[in-house]
Amino acid sequence: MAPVPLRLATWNINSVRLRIDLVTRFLAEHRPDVLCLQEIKCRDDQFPHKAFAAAGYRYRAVHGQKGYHGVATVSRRPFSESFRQAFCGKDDARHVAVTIRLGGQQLTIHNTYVPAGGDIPDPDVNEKFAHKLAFIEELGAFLERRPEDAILTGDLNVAPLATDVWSHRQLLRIVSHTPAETDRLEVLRTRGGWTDAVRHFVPPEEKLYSWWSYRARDWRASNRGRRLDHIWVSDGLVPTLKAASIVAATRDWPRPSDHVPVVVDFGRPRRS
DNA sequence: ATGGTGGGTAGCCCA
Repeated sequence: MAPVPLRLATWNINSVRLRIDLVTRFLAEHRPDVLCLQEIKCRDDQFPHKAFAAAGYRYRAVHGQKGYHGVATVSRRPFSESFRQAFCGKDDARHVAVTIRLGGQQLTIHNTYVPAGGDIPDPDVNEKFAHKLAFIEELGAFLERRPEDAILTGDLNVAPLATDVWSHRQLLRIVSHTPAETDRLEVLRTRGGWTDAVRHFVPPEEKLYSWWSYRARDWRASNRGRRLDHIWVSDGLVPTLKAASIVAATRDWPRPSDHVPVVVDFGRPRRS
């Protein structure tokens, strides 16, 4: 069978320098065409370019920062344009976009790291939570102004559905699953005309996670996960969706990230 | 109800 035209993966790596061997293993085993990384936690000049080049990922757009945050998109296929967008008047490294060709059309991939939001889910007493809510609103407004086919991916730090957390009832007041966040993300999703590519294949009754805390004795046994990492596609791309998966196996690799990769396969665009 | 474990980095910041 011919390979799909595009395989896209997203992974919050929690330090790309510390975990470069896990990344290259993932690239070798799953061969995504494009990998979007978040929390690279290094400056642009510290990014491990050589390891990606050796793995065949010639094209790289890095938006790094010392110590915190940082995103990078690496690709085996050429991308023509890349830019970084700032949000909320901060110079946090939380976004990088690249434009690639899928079939005959141009496609912009927005790799995004939404603020985690701190512990207290009250914007009046917790500036980090206020920042998170404002960031989601500003991201939505920014994406609405962009007409081309697009993918919104990354660590959105929100588990939107009741089945995106291990206990809906117990997490309603925990940052990442509060109505203030899930409502805003849903507004962004519907106004922007986005489809959740993973939920396109997995029914909403089924529990699905992409993150498990480090603070569990046995992450698999307790299984208190959340689905924080997403791949969303604009309307024009929905007919090209072929498959989606979450690579939970990486959570058992040595010195793992607390997040695992999310992968989506795209087929050839339908003729119109 | 609490604290539990990981990053980056040199003081505690953050997830």
